[in-house]
Formats: sequence, structure tokens, C-alpha cells
Amino acid sequence: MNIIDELQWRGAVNQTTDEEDLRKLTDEKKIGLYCGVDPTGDSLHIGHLIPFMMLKRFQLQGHHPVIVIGGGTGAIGDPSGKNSERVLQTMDQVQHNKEALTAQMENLFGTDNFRIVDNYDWLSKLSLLDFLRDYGKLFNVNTMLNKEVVATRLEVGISFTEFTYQILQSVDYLHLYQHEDVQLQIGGADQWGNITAGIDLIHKIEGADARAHALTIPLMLKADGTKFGKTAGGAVWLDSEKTTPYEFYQFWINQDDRDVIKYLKYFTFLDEDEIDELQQKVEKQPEKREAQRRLAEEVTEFVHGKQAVVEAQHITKALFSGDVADLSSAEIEQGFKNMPTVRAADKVNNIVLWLVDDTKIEPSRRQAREDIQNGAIRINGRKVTDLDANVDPDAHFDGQFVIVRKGKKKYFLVRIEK
RNA sequence: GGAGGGGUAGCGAAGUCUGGCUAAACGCGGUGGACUGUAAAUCCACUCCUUCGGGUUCGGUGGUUCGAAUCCACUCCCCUCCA
Repeated sequence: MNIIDELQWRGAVNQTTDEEDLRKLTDEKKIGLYCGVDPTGDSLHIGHLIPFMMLKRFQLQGHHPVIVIGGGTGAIGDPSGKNSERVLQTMDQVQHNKEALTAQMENLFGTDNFRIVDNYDWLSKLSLLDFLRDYGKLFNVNTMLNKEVVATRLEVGISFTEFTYQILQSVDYLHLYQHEDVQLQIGGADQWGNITAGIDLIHKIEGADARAHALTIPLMLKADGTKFGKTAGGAVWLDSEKTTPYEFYQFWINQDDRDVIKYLKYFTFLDEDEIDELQQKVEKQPEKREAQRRLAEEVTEFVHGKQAVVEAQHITKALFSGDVADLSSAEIEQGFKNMPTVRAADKVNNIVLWLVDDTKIEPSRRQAREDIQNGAIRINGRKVTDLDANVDPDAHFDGQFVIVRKGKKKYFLVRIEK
């Protein structure tokens, strides 16, 4: 299947330039293609994964993906999708972020048939006069002002620096066209203006018959209309320090029935038959959530590896069955990373007093008694309904932790101080 | 500065005229539970603290009274209209 047809089947194509030529081009040769990432943070999040998964599909078909880290442009700031001027980052920050992102991207793409380049390498060599004479002359301010990205900012204001961004991104595309044999740039729907600006530049310099293309990916929205990729805790990061593999796995497991097939198409390498089969299952047996499970497994494995999936599943099983007694310390650390954690002294106490005074899990004795009598309290997985029971911190987990579950899903991790 | 209206539990809002039956209706939210698909909806319980004797609450202070969210005085804050 032609790569463009595949992307179309996956619902990943918003707009393309000359689709016919793009199809022809990708059939007759293995092309170079790129997508840019600004080093605005020190980790990728799943929003980045959207264009990356598409690059990866090209890579798997033998094409040559390139990722441009915006070490140069990242110091400027892309006005796209922003309604106010960005705060400039220090070059140190940019450098630090670049290193972190590079490691993550190499984890996803390997190093064969894949290149990461930094536009700082060529942009920084450009003198102001060269920039103005070689490129500035070729950009019409009227055209630039009409780009949606700029137009929407005119009311609130935009600095010359950010206004110039589209020229820099165009210079990137030109550079890659000339030196890396790149003929396609991929980006989110909001990148259309920036990408076509680059194509115009290439046409002006390399001639109108230069084959350079754009492909944008639709803006991803959830079925309920809210933004994809955000949780109560913020973004879902690829960095396992920021978002543990367990949380990452849980994020995917919890996707809405209405979205899951779309996500399988975007974020996994499952083929049409497998996805069709999962779609049948969503329709016939939504309660089994096989599609969500498969999605979580596939994406977690791609990002964190097989072992992480096994662990995430083990933690999931323990936490949702309530049978937490056989979790390892490492699994507890991972599973409870974003759950309320309190410290308590290593002493045996009556359960009511322990919940209120020692751990502050319950706000008052009255409330503690009520919850205990309702059967809402579990200590290390065992339901406690006796108001006179004692809690012994040494009973489990080498005396390091006590796991308190209140209600069905709410867990507290109590770290015992030695 | 003048004239009105208002400040009640996490929020909204009754109660104030006709003082005790009011730890304070009701709604929302929150927390448990049932149901369930780690969903949605629905239903039930709880929702100031307590050593279960009681204690402390209705902007604040001080009064009247056997008894005050409710009456009186002073005071602070908010809203509307006029200047």
C-alpha cells in the first residue's frame, strides 16, 4: 500500500499539496521527509507522538525521516497556536532540552535510516545581511501578514521576532531540501502556513518544478470536544520520570469507546484487518474494552518497551482488584507516584486514631468511623470494619509502606519513617 | 455624602416579620455504598466537632431574655440607585 494511501486510511491527512505528485514521488523512490520539534521542554509528550507516528510509518517503508530540533528557532518561538508572545528561553535551556529530546527520539526511531539535525547549525551561521539579502527579499510582507497564524495575532500584537519565524522555518525546509534530499514536510494542521511558506521559498530558489510537498495532520480532538492528551495532572509525557509507564498505560486504557479506533489507527502499527476486528469488538462487547487494552499495550510497548507493559499490567491488576499485597517496592513507587503520599511513624496504633492523627487520611474521627463501618477502608488490601482494630506498619512491605485504600479507587501510600 | 438591599455550613439558598419544635429546610458539590466496563446514567447513605455526656456555629462586638440565626445597639464588609 502506498504510504499516502495508508495515512489516508488512518485518517491522518488533513491537507496535502499536489496529492497526485506526492503519491507518484513516494512510489518511485524513497524520499526524505521531515518534521520539526521545538525544544521548549525537556521531554516529549503524546502530542508529539502524532506526527512522529507518521514519520515512523514512512521509516518502516524505507523512507528517510529527519527530525529538525529547533535549537535555532526554539530560541525565537513559533507563534502558531499561541495567543501571546512567548518568553524566550536561554540557550542553556535549549541545549539541555535538545539533549533530552534527542535521547527520546532515538529511542523511538533508532539511529538507522533516521537523522536528527539542529537548525542552529545553519541558522546561527546566517548573518543578518545575508538573511535579508538572500531570503528577506523573497518574502512578501503582505503574504506573511495574511497567514492565519500571524493574522490572529495582529490584534493582540506580535513581535518582529516571532513574525520572522515563518522565514526561519522556510529556510529550514530549503536547507533540508538542498542538503538532506528532503521533499516533504509533515506537521500539525496549524503548520500549513509555515510549511507552504517554505515550499514557496524552495520554488523561488530552486525553480518552480522543484518537488517539495506539505502534509498536515488534522487537529486531534476527543469525542467530547476537549483537547486530546491532557489529563487532570497535565500532559502525558514520554519521560517515565514525569509520567510513569503505569500512568501512561492507564491513560490509553481509559480512552472513550468513540475515540479508541481512531487512536489505534494513529498510534499503533496494527494493520487494517486487526483494527477492523477490534472495531467489531468495541461495537459488540464494549465492556471488554479489548480495543483500549490493545491500544495501551501497543503504545506503551512502543514508548517504554515490553517489560514496562508487563509491569504496568501487574500494577493495574493489583490496584484495581485491591489485592496489593504482592507488589514489589519498585512497583509501589511507580504505581503510587501520583497518589497522595503521607509519612507516618513506625508505631502500632488504633485504626481510627491512625487514620486521623498519624496519617491525616481522614479529617475527623467521626468521618473515619463512618468510612470504616461502611467497609470503605482497606489496609494493605484487607478490608477493616472493626473500629478497635490496630494498624501495624511492620505487617507488610518490609515495614516500609502501608497501602490504604479508601473507597473503590482512592489509594494512599503511607511511608513509614524508621 | 443620601436612599435602599444583603452578609447563614464547600457553594447557592430558605429560615428573621410571628424568639424555644433549628446543628439550621432544599438544591448543587463532595465522600462512601449498590449497580457497572477502571464508562455514562441511576439508586441509597453520609456530609461542623466529639472522649457520644456534650461542645462550638448563622460577618463582628455588646445587650435584652430562662432561651437569639431570629429582637435591640454599635461596628465591619458587599451590592443597587441617587449625588
